Amino acid sequence: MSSGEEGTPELSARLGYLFKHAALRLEELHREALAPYGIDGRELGVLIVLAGAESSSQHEVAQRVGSDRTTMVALLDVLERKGLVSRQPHPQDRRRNVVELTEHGRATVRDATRASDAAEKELLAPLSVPERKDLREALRRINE
Amino acid sequence: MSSGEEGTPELSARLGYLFKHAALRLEELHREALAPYGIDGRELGVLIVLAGAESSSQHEVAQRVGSDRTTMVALLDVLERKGLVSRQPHPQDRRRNVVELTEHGRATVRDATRASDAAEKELLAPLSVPERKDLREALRRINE
DNA sequence: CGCTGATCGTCAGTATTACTGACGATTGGA
DNA sequence: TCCAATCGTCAGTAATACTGACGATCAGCG
Repeated sequence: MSSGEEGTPELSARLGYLFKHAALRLEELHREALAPYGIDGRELGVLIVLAGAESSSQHEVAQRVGSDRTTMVALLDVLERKGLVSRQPHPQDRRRNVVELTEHGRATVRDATRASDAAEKELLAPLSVPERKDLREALRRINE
Repeated sequence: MSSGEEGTPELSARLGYLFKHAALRLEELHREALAPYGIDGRELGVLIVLAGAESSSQHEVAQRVGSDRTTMVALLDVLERKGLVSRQPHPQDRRRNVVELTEHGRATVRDATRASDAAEKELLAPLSVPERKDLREALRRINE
C-alpha cells in the first residue's frame, strides 16, 4: 500500500473531493430539513451562535461564525426581517449593535436544530454509531 | 448523552461547520502546495480525471468531476492556455472535443498529486495513521 | 433520402457568496 | 483636546456555478 507505487490517482479518493461532496449532500439535506423554518444552514449557524452567547455585537457574531463583519450585515438584515433576531443600539457603546434572539428566534433555533440533527443523522446513516462519533471527533481534531 | 437533554447547541460541533472549516483549511494548504505548478485544486481534479480516462469529451470530464459542461468550458480554456491539456475535434463525431493531457500535463499531474498528498497529510497530521484511514473510509461510505 | 429529436461545445446572463476599501459615527487613551 | 482604533454600513469586485439559448452535428425513423 505504501511502497513506491505510481498508480493513477483517483479523484474520488482525494480528500478535497470527499469533503466537497459530503458538504454538498449535507447542504441538500439541510435545505429540505430547514425549509419548514424558512432558514438555511448558514442562518441556523448564526442563530446557534446567538443562542450560546446572548447579546453580542455583530462583529462578535461574525467572528464566532467564521465570516467577517461586512458579510454579517446582510445576513442579520434577513434574520431581522424574518423576526428571528433583534438589533438594538448598545447603551454604553453607541457604535455597537446588541444582537439578540427574539422569542420566535429562540423557538426556531430549538426546533431547527432538531431538524438539522436529523439531517446529519441521515448523512451519517451508512456509518455505525461509534463510527459516527469517531468521524466527528476526527474532524474536530483536524480543526484544532 | 442521548436522554432528553436541551443543552445549548454548539456551532463547532455541527457537521456543516466541521466540513466547511476542514475544506477551507485544505484549500489553503493546497494553494501553497500547488502554487509551484501554477494550478489550483479544482484544476488538479480535472487533470486527475484525464489521467484516469485519456481522451474524454468535455461532457464526460465534467460529469466525472461533478460539475456541468458549461463550467468545464472556461476551466479547459485555462488548462489549455497553460499547455496542460489539448482539445481536438473528435474524428468520428465532430460535435465532440477529444480532451487529452499534454506531456507537460502528464508530468504536472504526477508531481502536483504528490504535492497534494503532502497537503492532505498535513491536514490529517493530528490523527494517527489508522485514524486517517478510517476517516477516508467513513467519508467514502457517506458519499456512497 | 429527408425530418426530427437529441447531444455537444459555447456563450450571455444571472445568482450566490464573500471579500476589500472606504465612510461616518463613536469611543478611549495620550 | 486630539488621534488612533473600532463598529456598522455600503459600493465595488471577484470567484464560482448555474440556466437558457444558439449553431453545429449526429442518429434513428419513415
